[in-house]
Amino acid sequence: MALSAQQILELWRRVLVADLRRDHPDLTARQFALLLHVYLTPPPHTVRGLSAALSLSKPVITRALDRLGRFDYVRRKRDQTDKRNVLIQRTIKGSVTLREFGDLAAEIAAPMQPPPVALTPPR
Amino acid sequence: MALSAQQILELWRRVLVADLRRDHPDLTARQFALLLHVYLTPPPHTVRGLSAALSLSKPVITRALDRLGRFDYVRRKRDQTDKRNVLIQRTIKGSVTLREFGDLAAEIAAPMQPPPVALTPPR
DNA sequence: CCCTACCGTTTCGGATGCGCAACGAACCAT
DNA sequence: ATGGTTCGTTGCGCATCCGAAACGGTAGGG
Repeated sequence: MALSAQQILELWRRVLVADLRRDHPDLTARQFALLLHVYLTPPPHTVRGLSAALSLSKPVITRALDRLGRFDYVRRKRDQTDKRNVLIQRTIKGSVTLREFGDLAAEIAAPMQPPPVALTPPR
Repeated sequence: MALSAQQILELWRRVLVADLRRDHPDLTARQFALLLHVYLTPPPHTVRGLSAALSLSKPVITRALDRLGRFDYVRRKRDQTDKRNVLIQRTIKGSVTLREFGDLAAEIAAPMQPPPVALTPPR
């Protein structure tokens, strides 16, 4: 995946702008990173583990889970083998939402020119 | 740029997670989209124009500019030919910040495998 | 049994964001 | 001049975020 910094910035811009138009809940960068992490890395996921993996404090994780849970993007479940732990589980709605975002981004990436030869066109 | 939805999600995750660790100001998705838009699309940029381009209300643009301006990521300048307008200008610091983000993302994208053949490894 | 360690949550004060509506300043046509 | 239009900003009330510290519940060693 040879992508120049310039290309990625442009891709990022288009995806963000396109995503703004959709009316799903407005997630923080942190919340979105958390959502991606839960769905793209192998379980089990605990608050402590997520806190370490994302370099975020535990309260931040707890609150992000509150919010993601309200939208049914993730679910909490007590670990029955160690009742101190909380296991974060995926949901159908969360999968669908991420899937849509991925498809949107892929559609935007597809028609983009591989190497933008001239960065600064002559004025 | 043939990127699968799966690949982009993974790329997005890694970049977001890596970006969380850096200590720059925590920008909203909207604020970051605005920042990217100002730097990647040709000027001039006005509040009204940005509002239309990003599908955000004018107050949202104004407040985002307040915040971006506080970090010196952008600057406001009255349009002298039509003093109702405000022109949004780029800054050195903003360029550097975006450049760093782009480089970070490019470094993360580089070692990623082009086609992850098996999406769900057998358990 | 305790006592300690660990886990996730909650509380507190303060900062920031939003939508909606109203606002002052600048422009423009008549 | 003057009335209407367009520009960006601000005020209001409410929701949400944050960091730091304290909290209750669970686990595990001695």
